[in-house]
Amino acid sequence: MLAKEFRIKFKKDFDNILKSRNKFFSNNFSLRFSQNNQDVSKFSIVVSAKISKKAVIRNQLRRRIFEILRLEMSNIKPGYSVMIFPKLGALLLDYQTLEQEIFYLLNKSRLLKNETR
RNA sequence: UUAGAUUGGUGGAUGAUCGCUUUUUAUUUUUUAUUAAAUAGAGAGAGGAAAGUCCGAACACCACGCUGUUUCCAGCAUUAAUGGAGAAAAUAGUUGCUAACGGCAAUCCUUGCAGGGGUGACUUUGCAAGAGGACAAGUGCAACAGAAAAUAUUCCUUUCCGCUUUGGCGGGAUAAGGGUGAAAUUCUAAGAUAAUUAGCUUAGACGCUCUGUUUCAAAAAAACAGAGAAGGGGUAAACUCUAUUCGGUGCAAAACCAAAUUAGGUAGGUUGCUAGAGCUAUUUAGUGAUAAAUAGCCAAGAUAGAUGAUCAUCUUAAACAGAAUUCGGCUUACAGCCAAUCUAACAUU
RNA sequence: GCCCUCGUAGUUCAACGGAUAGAAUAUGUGCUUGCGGAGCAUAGGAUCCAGGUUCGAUUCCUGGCGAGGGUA
Repeated sequence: MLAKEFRIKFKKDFDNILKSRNKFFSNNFSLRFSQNNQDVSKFSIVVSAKISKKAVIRNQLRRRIFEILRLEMSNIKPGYSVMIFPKLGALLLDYQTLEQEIFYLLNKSRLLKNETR
């Protein structure tokens, strides 16, 4: 789990992200972000009830993604607010492939400091 | 011993690396302020159902002059004040427990299953289930079949009289038997009748209502006795009647502080927010639910939402599954293990 | 979090508590046509699940499951 300062807190921030046009997609995720004028990047993960009706499964998926982001934190550019939406297929993935997809998405949206093309 | 059913309990462990929320200690920096921040250490961190949101309460606010009972009509006017009527909804054997409940306990009754007794109707014991007031106040409903399904009344059989072309026809009597259906008018005796006989008359039994006595922890039921009324099929998860209960909104309630921007009280923040109808143990009272006393204990509190991720080992990704104001229930989901009871099979004595 | 509504053929809808659950459309087969379409005939196909009340339940009651909507 990420610490409080790296999580998006206010409704205003969510609205800003949803208004912005920065959208990127992979097979099992979609990602949206906008710039904020702060020193750190902030994250939020939204798991819809459509993905699973059970709260345990949704929580597990959310925690795994947060864990991946935490380990990548030093490599991410500061000053952005990012939302990640898993799709239905993300339930079937194991931890390794989740990690690869998240890394691919961040790279594609140019949020990483060391870009690899 | 094995298998199954029911009830109760439990609801992965250990280690490594990296984290999150919260409480607290130390050090450093900082502030008008023990204010705020950083680093390090220590402690705590989902459930038996946290779920469904099906009931009940606590608590908060809103509406209401007061009492009765937070509906209505009258009543009362702060040393005050009781009569009548009743919409919608909910509940329903009886007694008790509880803050309260549609929950729980005990018990009665009914139904089902099993064993014993009996030719049999039935009776008795055990277990299980039951939304279990009233159809003897009124109204409605009952396909098909059947004569007839409720102000109705002979299809067949039986029997008497008349007629007869001996095939039957007409008019009575008859509820003993048959047949239909899920269901067919409570039972008995006497009279009326040529005779037998549901309807008519009289008397009684069963059942109903009320009263008394016995039994019982208590009440109901039951048994016995007395009185009364009426004429008695089913159905109220049909209308309805009887008795009882009942204001509305839900912690995103609500209170406080408070930018941009004077106000309003918006953004945002703090409180509400975890010491409680609390948990554990013992004793006492009670058939029991439960209550009382004594002793000990403090056990998540997040806020777009912490309680985790990866790896290894054990015995297998352990089953169902994630607190959101808080409790009491109900319902639904649930692998493995442990205990008790019951059932079946096998083995031994 | 709280509140409300609805589940019937593949689809859109019917059906007083009475039993063969109906209609349109779609699907299959046949007829028609040189072939196809249209048309005609015919066949199969459903009450979300589990209990209960009742002689009898799509209908009444209870509990699940699923779908949709509202509100802050």
